[in-house]
Amino acid sequence: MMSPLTDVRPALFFGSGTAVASKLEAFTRLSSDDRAALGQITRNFRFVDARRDVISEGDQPRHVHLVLEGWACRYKQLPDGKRQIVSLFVPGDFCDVNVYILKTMDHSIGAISRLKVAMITAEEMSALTAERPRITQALWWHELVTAAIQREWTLNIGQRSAYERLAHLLIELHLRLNTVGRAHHGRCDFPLTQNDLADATGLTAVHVNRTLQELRRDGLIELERKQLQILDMPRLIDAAMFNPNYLHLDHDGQHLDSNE
Amino acid sequence: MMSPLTDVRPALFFGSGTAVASKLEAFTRLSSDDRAALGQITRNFRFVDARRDVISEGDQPRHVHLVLEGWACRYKQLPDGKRQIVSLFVPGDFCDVNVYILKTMDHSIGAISRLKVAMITAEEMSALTAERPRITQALWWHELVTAAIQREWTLNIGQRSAYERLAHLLIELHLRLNTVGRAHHGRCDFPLTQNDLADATGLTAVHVNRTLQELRRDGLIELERKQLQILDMPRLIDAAMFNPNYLHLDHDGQHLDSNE
DNA sequence: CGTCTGGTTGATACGACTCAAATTTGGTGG
DNA sequence: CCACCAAATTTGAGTCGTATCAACCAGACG
Repeated sequence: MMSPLTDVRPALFFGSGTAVASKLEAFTRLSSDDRAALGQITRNFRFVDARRDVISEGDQPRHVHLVLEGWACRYKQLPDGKRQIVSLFVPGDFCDVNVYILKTMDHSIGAISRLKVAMITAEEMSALTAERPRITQALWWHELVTAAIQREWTLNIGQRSAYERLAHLLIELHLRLNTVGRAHHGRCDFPLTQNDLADATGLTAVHVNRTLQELRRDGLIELERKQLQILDMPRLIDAAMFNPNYLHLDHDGQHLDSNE
Repeated sequence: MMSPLTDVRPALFFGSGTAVASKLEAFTRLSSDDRAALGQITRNFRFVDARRDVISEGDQPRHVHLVLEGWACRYKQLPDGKRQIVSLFVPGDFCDVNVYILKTMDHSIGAISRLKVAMITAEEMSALTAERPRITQALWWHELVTAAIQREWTLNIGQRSAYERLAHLLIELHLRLNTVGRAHHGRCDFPLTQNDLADATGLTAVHVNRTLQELRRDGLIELERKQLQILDMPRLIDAAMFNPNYLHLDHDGQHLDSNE
């Protein structure tokens, strides 16, 4: 199933279903039936223009969304107009398995860049989990990792300086993109504006600007034209006090493999 | 099943199993069988002294923990010694349904006050979910609300001022305690030190101290001897820009009731 | 070519941090 | 019941990181 070519850009080669599969395979091996089932679930999709909401605070959630292409964010807004991006979604990310249990959305999901999202019904989800235990496990893992990322963001905003905070975010995104085959040689798409970065890190856009300049001056990154290049990962990791353990990318699932 | 007395202090009256039931019943009605099942799962417990870890970062998670009495926190520590409390647990809260899927803990759970925690095995959890669909639904709700709280904390730390931030935290905790029958007439136990509050809000203890004094001066709260008294809830809610929607306490589950 | 969005720069202000010490509280043992 | 100690709270003075406000610039787009 693996060719030299897929090793370079598997996502392009297999089409848009692959980001999810890549992501879930960071946890556990999937059979070709599993992968086919993911392909099935992905057939009902739509496009959302950049800067538009996929779903808004107060709406009733009807589907699980799955990002196929592009970036999205979860954000919350305060009555005084302040806005916090509380999470980012890259290809392969689910937005809340099981949301439809809740009556209303307590936050909005917005497209950062033009977005291709699958819309999955509750019925499709329960069919999937009923028939494919491997995927069910992997979805649980996905939810646990999502929660862990949210906690790391709390730590990031609560305790790290602006410099460390931005460094940390850049590394995290690079790593997440890497696991779905969207980053190579320290380089990846990076559609966030400095304004988005500000909203995600709890800083102002002006300060983000100056801090990015510092990161560039220190030879750690390049960032322009929506492309991020990490120049010195070890030093960046050090500067950010980055510990990848919270992403649980160490194939945890394998200790459950013996059961099947 | 309800007597005038239980209306005042149900937790004391029914014993320690009740906090969970109260919490889950904020989402859906439970049958007496459901409640009995929760009682079963609660039989294996232990005590943890204040300021000790229940489980530490790096450990392998073996049980789901359920707080029966006392308060606990989830925290993460940075190599430079900084510490962030990323969540708080009060009676009735589960610490990560399904953690045992992961190989290692990416954070620690520590006791704030002396703690009584139930230890639930993976087998007990799957037996419970297999037999009690109502509880399974309610556990999903619990997980979604936990995630929503984490997002709200991100917003809180990222966008609110020290004054708003503390006000917000006090309201949230009061409300959560209220749903498990641990708050009455604006009053509740509050075992957090100012140091804990600092670690939870991303402020320093000195600044927490001064900010609490402001809240007192403004006639919004009293806080001493580990007791919190909210004096003017409407004004406090206003000051904190508090919107309770993220706690999903509006009995969302009832729109699923018709299925059974 | 004008307009717009996103990025950059400079000057100034302020909220929260730091450091250091004093005071109060709560628990413990004589 | 009081003396003692450690932990928690409070106070003061000085500093710093980040915010604010206001221009200005560059490239993308219609």
